[in-house]
Amino acid sequence: MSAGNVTSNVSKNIDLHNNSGKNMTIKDIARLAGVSVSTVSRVLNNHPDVSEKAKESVLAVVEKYNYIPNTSARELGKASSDNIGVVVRGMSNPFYTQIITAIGSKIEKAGFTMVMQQIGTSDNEIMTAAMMERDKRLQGLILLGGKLDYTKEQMHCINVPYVCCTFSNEYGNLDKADYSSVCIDDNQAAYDAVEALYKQGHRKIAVLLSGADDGSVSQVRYAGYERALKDFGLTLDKNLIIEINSYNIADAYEGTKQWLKKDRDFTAIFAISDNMAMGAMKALKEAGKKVPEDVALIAIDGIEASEYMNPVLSTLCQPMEKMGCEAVKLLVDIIGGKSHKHITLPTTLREGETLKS
Amino acid sequence: MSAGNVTSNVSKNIDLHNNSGKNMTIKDIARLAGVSVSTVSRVLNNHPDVSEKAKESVLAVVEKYNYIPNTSARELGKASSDNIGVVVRGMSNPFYTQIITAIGSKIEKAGFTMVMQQIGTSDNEIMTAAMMERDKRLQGLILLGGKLDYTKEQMHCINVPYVCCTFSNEYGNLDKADYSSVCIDDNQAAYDAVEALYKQGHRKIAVLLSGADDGSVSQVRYAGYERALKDFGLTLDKNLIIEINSYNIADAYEGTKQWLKKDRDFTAIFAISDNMAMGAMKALKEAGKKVPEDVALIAIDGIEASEYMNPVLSTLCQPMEKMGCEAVKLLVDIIGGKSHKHITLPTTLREGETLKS
DNA sequence: CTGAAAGCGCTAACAA
DNA sequence: TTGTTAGCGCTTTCAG
Repeated sequence: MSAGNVTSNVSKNIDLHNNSGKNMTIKDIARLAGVSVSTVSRVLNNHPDVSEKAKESVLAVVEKYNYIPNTSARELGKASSDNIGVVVRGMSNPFYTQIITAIGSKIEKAGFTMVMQQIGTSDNEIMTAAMMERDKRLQGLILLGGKLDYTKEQMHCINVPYVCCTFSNEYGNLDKADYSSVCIDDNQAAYDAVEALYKQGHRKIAVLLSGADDGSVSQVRYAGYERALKDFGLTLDKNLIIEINSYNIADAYEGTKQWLKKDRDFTAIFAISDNMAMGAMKALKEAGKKVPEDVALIAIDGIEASEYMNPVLSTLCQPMEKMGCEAVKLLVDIIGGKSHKHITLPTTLREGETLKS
Repeated sequence: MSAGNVTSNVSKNIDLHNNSGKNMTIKDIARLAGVSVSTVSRVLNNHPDVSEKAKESVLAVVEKYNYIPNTSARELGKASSDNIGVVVRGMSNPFYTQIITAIGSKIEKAGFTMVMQQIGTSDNEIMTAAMMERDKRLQGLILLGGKLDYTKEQMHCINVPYVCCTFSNEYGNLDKADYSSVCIDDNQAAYDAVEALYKQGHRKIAVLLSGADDGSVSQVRYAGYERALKDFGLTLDKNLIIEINSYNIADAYEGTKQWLKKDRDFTAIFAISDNMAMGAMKALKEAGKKVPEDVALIAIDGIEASEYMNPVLSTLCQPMEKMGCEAVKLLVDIIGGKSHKHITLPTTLREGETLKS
């Protein structure tokens, strides 16, 4: 039997069994619409050279059978794409939400398509990025919240330009000319935080951090803390370091709670992140310490939640939206042929209510 | 020239240009390892029938050239998969984080692979799910935080079994036998919340919600609020409804703030979600209302953040981990041939500090 | 144990 | 404007 003749039969037949089993392919649509697969492909991709008639009949069949093309096959068949990959470290980290929104709309505006992948804190973002690059034929990559110690060897599997957003490569050996970055000066932000406390008269300033030398942003901010102490003529007291080996609010709470039991002599805490400060606040409250009357508190980040704490957290805010926009702009420029760049954005102090009593 | 003979030349050649351009394919690896593509495929997929020798040489080349297979092609080539799709509505909704973790490990344990996709609040989860089904050749789907009004027509494009997690189909027309669900009894939870307030002596109970008839969980919980009022002989007062048309903390704050200006007569607020309660608390604080002395507050959800508020939020906690596990169990059973089921899980009251004064 | 070859579903020349 | 056809990179029979 010739394909053409049985079309209506097939049509009826399939109609009855519509969606009853496996998914339709572009071939099915072509057959049912009485055109070739390339024509179907053309209308699906909005190519200009298609007759109204063909377009209509294809669309009708697509509609009727609820056809949805297979993206894998699509991506495979295409020689290139306009995809920009975004890999985000830390599922549901509130800090990234605003940045992602900014990145998304900016990518759209630039005429690219964003394909984002969120990964767990312990997953490997480089591998994820490398896979995305291949699967999605990326033109470029934005890494959100990665590590500070990438090595050239590690990044070898990435062959498209990438920009690090919210972090840089202080502890790695990457060549500045091989990647871009947008971030705040974390060391300086920590310095500013300590300075704010110092100006309020505090001399015994504890620090709540993840690790003092864990190669993460915690280490950079801790370095800023140290530098500030030195500048202000304060001596570093190991007893005033609260190290919790994570960025969790629960761990910050527990860690601070345990530390408070040691009854150290202090009047203020600098937490390296808003989230951790929130954990600390609860511990302080339970220990009967009033914030800011008994203990002043300041952090870095400026996430939305910390604005809803009672008292409102004093913190150095990162310019999240701006960061996202700059990251995209940078990447698009690089894709367009310009060279890599490194941007440092300023933070702004949110006064809040945990600083001054 | 025969391929075999030039291998070492090619190897050297490519070595020099390693990663200098496009990505390697399985063919390149095969050539460099001196085996066929099928052998490479076998070692990459841990098939048993490969000689140690072949395995080693392939792995060596893979290692050396940092080869990463193309997932799209892989998925395409495979006739089936052991993938279970999870589509999550609402990026970085803290409420889902714990559930996702539970789902992930449970899927792993069941011998399946989780492939997750997060979408924005305004995106279409059905379409996302349908595309995943095709691209990833899913065996089943878990929908996290979807809408309550799916229709049969909409779900037509999904041909694998799916389970709705944290919500059900109260406002749609789905056949109970065609899908599964795991959720709490939202109506009852709202009822319980109001009852808790009532038992504390409150008679003028305001409700903070997204919409009273928006077809979302807000509506269900509002219905529970109404039912409770009726049961307790309280009259519904439209003036005590704070409607904000979103689930945002910022909108809840702003909405409550505006509402408070009207100076309504009330002694308690039932917020339909923890997040919204957090916004309300700030508004109350700024209006000089003490919680719980002046105004009692209770919500539903039990997210981590609300435990760190000051005062700690009183709320009806959803059994997040349990929900995730049950969802997977259900789905795996269905994939295994069993029929669809609908599970309702109980909530537990977190006393907190905003209920009793 | 290994290789050749036929797809998977789609895109993109190339002809017609 | 259309259809034919050769890939995209991988998996998987089926022989050997």
